[in-house]
Amino acid sequence: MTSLLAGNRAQSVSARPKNLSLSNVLAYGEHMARFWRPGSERPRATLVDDEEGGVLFVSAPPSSSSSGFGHSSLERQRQRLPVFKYRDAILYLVENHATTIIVGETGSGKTTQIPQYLKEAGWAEGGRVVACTQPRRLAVQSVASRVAEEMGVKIGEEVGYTIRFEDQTNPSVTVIKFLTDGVLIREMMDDPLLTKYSVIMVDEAHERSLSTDMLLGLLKKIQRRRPELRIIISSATIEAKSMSTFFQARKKDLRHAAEDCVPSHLPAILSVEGKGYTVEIHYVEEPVPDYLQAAVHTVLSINDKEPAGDILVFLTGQDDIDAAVKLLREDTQDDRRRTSGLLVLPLYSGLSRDDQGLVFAPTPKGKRKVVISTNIAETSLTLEGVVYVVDSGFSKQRFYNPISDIESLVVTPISKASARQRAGRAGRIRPGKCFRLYTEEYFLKEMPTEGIPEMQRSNLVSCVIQLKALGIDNILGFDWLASPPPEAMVRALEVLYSLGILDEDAKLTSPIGYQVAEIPLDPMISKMILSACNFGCSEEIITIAAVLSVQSIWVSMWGAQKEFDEVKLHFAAAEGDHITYLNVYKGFLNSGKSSQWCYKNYLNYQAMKKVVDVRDQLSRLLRRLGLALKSCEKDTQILRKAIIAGFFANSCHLEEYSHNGLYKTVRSSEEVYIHPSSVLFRVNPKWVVYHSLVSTNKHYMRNVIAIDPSWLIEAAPHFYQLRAPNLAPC
DNA sequence: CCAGTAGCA
Repeated sequence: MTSLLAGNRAQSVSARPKNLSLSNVLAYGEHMARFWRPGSERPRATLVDDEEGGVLFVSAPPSSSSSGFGHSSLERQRQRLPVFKYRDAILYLVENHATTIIVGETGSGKTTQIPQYLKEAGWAEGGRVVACTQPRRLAVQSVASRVAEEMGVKIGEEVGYTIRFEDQTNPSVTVIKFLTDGVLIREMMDDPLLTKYSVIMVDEAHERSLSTDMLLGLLKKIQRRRPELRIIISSATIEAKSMSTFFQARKKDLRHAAEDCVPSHLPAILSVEGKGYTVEIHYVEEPVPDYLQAAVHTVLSINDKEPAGDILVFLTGQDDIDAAVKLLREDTQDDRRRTSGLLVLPLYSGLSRDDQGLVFAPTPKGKRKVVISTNIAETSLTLEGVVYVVDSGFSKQRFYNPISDIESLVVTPISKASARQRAGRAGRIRPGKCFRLYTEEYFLKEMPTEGIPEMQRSNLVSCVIQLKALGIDNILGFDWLASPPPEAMVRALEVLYSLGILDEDAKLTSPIGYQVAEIPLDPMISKMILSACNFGCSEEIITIAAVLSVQSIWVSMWGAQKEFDEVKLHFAAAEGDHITYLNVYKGFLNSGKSSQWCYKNYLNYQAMKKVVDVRDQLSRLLRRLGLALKSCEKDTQILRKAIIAGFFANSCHLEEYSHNGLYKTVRSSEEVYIHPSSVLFRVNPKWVVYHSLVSTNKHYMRNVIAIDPSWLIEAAPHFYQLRAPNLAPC
């Protein structure tokens, strides 16, 4: 057990990426407190041309001593942030370049400070707005309130934010606006050129989320029509180079521009150091056969040998994590002396709010906290107090096979960028250590530098419909930051065509296609809702749509499986999960939206509140689209027909003589099973339609309804015409 | 004989 650590070779490595190499020293004046303003003389910086891409680099100026008297402590804190030294350089680059790429790790202060610098320099004057996008809602809210505090204003006035369900802005006074990148894409539907924004900063671009990639592609298009727009891309990794190449204006466009036109079409790159402490990296000498065992041993070993400090372990999923937690807690009982000081806590998104909260509680005196987490702690949540990180080298990732149209969750080796990010989590309060459960040779020679962008491993129907709604007809020719496989694009077009959302020329149909684009949900759900309006069951269907759009309304279970199943029986409907959800929602309303009631019924209260929110928004949206809200009063056949209108492609029939619940999809004869969480698990009706497939060991259908196969032909004759002979009577 | 990486509109 202890040999594992002894076998680790220690190597001192900074967890943060090195600064970009082409550096010159900025010769700075002493007047750090003064702002550089557009139109004034440029800061005395040395700018260097990169021969490869014509990229400009600005190097790190010597650190300045703040003159700081007369400032509030908040102001002094702002000046101590690493990014402060680069204020003039950033403002200069933004003034002179259409696109500026800022490479900076966590703690550099770029997210909170740069929007303020831009405002101070006048970019928010004359009714213009500085925007800053984030991939996550929580980040939008917390960054916005921090900036409002620093500026001494109330949130929703000069500084505001917009996320779904919450618009905390005031159009006449808001000058700095934080929003999710998804919201900004939605805003383009009303204002395609985003005319009110003078600068748009896209933060966390290295995460390469679906909507960030899409936004960057769209912004590049906008830039051609709005030369005065400035774009800042902020990224934690040196992927900057490919971003820079992407944003470089094409030669054709440059011909008309003067050589030294302002702004330059050559993107600028600036590197800002972070505030993280050095993290010592340890590798194993031999590959480990079982990362779960290795992780547990490493934790015990750290507890034995290393001084106080919390431990963060990265595993892949709930299964792994629960198993590891169990092992460590058992060990606590076996061997009181050694591990009695360990407080072992799981962390993943499926946990209830309360359980997630436990990991943020301060560690009791004399205890050492061990948090066993999924990727959620890599980007979404930050744990203070972590000094040791154990990195399994794996995470679960979603992959999409456009041929079979199936998404699967696969345990996948992480990238070097992720490994570095994970290690960095150990260096937030003081120098830390990271124990990698893979060899150094593997890290250096085999681990991929960057992960595969989400765009290249996803189903693209939502993407395609949004681009269509923005009037981009040539999807295959769209200038993507990373092109998705053409098969995936073709598949998305096919699916949208079969739903009647696109016509033969791949144009949005009227009114269905345009209405679907207006609804901020998966197109199959939107189609289901629109059909429900015709069937006269929209009241019920928007409830179902709302439930399907939250993670899971059931509370994640530990031991009480049997009681849980019994409670669920209360609500269970023979027709399937969707109808069951209606019963749950009704019960929730009858209870007066009580959290106690949720607790008793193994329901996630937060999730139920979100269901109510989403449902409200959908009913407002339907009213705006002039569609009727009607109830079908318990006619579950009509309800299921409306569901089928969106999900007819997901039909399956039970294999004859199947004793283990084997189904085959009608479309492609894939072998699938009903997910154990479904109320139809073990009920196994002859014909079913599922909402989604999750593919782990097997293909599991989640959210299933029982149907009559004749409804399929009725709903989608074009889709089932050729297959009709296969639809045996039931 | 049985289970959900993360996240957004």
